[in-house]
Amino acid sequence: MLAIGTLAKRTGTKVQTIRYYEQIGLLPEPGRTEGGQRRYEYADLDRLAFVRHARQLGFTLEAIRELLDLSDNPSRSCAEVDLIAHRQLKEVEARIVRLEALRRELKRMLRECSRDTVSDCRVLEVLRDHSACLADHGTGA
Amino acid sequence: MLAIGTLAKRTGTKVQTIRYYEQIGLLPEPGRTEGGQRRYEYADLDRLAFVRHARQLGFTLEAIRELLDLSDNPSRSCAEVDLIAHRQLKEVEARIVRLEALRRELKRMLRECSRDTVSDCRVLEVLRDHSACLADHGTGA
DNA sequence: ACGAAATCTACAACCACTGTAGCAACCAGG
DNA sequence: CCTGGTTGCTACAGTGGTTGTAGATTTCGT
Repeated sequence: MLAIGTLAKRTGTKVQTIRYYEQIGLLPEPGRTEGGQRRYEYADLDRLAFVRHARQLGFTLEAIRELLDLSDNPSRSCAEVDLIAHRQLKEVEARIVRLEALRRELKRMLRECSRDTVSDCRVLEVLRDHSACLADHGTGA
Repeated sequence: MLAIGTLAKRTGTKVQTIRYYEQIGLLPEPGRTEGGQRRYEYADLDRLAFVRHARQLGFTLEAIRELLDLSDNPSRSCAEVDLIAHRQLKEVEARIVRLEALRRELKRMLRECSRDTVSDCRVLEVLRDHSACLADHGTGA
């Protein structure tokens, strides 16, 4: 039987975050002490560790919910799990491509910025005039 | 004199976003028609384009506010601008490093997932057991 | 039995928007 | 000049994924 703070420490999660996960139905409602405090089983620790690890891998809570559903129904096809992970990989790769374009552009801006005052600043100039941009960074983050 | 919708179209911004920028003081309050509609100068178009471009490069609105302040005071040192851009570059590079670790881990998971049912699924196994992770992906996004 | 630490609920704030409802204004065609 | 479709207005709520706060209660070690 674990208190919420213990669970938090062992998984590197904030206490409020655990309560939030419970609230949105990602973690089951645990038992309570007579005084009303949550007491967790070790299975809850595993489940939370799963969630945190998936979050670290960039999965959204919605994707994690799907993964947990699949995990709770072990007879279903691995292909569904594979699909979710694959989708996630594509998203990660797309983000990398975009960030690399940003890095190129920022580096170029900085390389060319060697003047003394803001009025000659290449960085601001590039920001003012998109057409001075080499990188084809799209919209969104 | 430009209506808000025109400004939106020319900069690829949602109308609400422009009003939001005004609300948080990133754009100046424009003049109004007798009926109360916003009418913009071309200078506002430039300023908004600057903001949007900087956003595309991943700068936070706070950083953009700083850049705009510097831009409004052309006698100040370019070094300050340089610092902000440099900070941004570091952040982008840190994000890339993390995302590349995630990509490695996701690829590895997918490579090893070739079973039929969820009970044998390598993806879920890796998610359940962090120690099976090769990549040293840290916390946070 | 005492006091410090942890936990409780309920709610607000964060970032950077995006969407909604219900109304008013604007502009082009007839 | 009138009409009606488009655009704009304000005010507010919602998104995702937490994090922080206030004020009360409970638990645990000594």
